[in-house]
Amino acid sequence: MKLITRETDYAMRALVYMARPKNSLVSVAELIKELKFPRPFLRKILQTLKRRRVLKSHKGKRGGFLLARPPEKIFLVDLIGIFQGPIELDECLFKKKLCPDVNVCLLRKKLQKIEAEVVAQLRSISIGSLRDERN
Amino acid sequence: MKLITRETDYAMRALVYMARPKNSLVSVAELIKELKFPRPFLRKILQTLKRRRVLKSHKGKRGGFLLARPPEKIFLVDLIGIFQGPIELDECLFKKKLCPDVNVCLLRKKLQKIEAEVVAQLRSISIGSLRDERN
DNA sequence: GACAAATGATACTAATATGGTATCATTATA
DNA sequence: TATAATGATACCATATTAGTATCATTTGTC
Ligand code: FES
Ligand code: FES
Repeated sequence: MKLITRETDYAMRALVYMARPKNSLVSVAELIKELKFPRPFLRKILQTLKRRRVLKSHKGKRGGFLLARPPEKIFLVDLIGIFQGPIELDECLFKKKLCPDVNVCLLRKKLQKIEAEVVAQLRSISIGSLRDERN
Repeated sequence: MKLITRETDYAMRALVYMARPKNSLVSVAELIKELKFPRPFLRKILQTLKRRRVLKSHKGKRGGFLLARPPEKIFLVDLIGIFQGPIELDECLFKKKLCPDVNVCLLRKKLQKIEAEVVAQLRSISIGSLRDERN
């Protein structure tokens, strides 16, 4: 079972790389040179991040991407939300069918608790913190 | 993102249904009558549980399945292990490639912590506890 | 002993999610 | 105006999940 997919992971690492004091434009060419990700896949990922306002972009020659906000304010949980959908560990697989009572269901309550903890932990991980502790 | 798949969920509910004081044989016919799961799918699931020693079975006419141990000793985390493989939220997606140093990686440490918490919570959920709090 | 009702074993199929490519349009700069 | 970049979008490949189908084996009942 995976908590983060490859897409999320690529996104995260690209963002860590881009989290420079200067916050200048970084092109896909530069990123893949450094990170060795498949180019078109990374392109798609960055375009998604742009659409979701995590990155800004500049088109045309000498264009590229840059962070839309400080790396301390970009959290892993945001990236998971973008690439894997919202975390809903407690979602009931039975919905309308045989589900006894969603509000009373013990299993659901337990899973909700787990989810809350996971999200809290994930919120403590920012691109900034990951960059700072890179070795 | 799902913590438990449908297979795990079906297994869990079937086990809760079977967790009766008497622990007598229950046939697939009875289970699907009560739980409305797809018959061949449930059959496969129960056979897996048998193989993994969560259930015992009795073949032939009037046969069926019964719990191999008390419901208080069957945990959700066991079922996840059987149907979804071991929980490895912290698995590195880069392995040999660009992975800097598995032992130092901050992300990995954080994910390990999350995983430990999730597993601990999951261990507190047994078939017995789920049955007792059913409404 | 024959039949029926159950599980055992196993192979196959369908649907969905994930990982990744390919192509062409648009824009900015030199 | 050529070039180097992103924008948009459609497509393809692989893995996982969900489910079916079939036949063999066992066992209780008449
Ligand atoms: S069965 Fe639906 S919330 Fe528990
Ligand atoms: S990159 Fe491999 S453990 Fe962090």
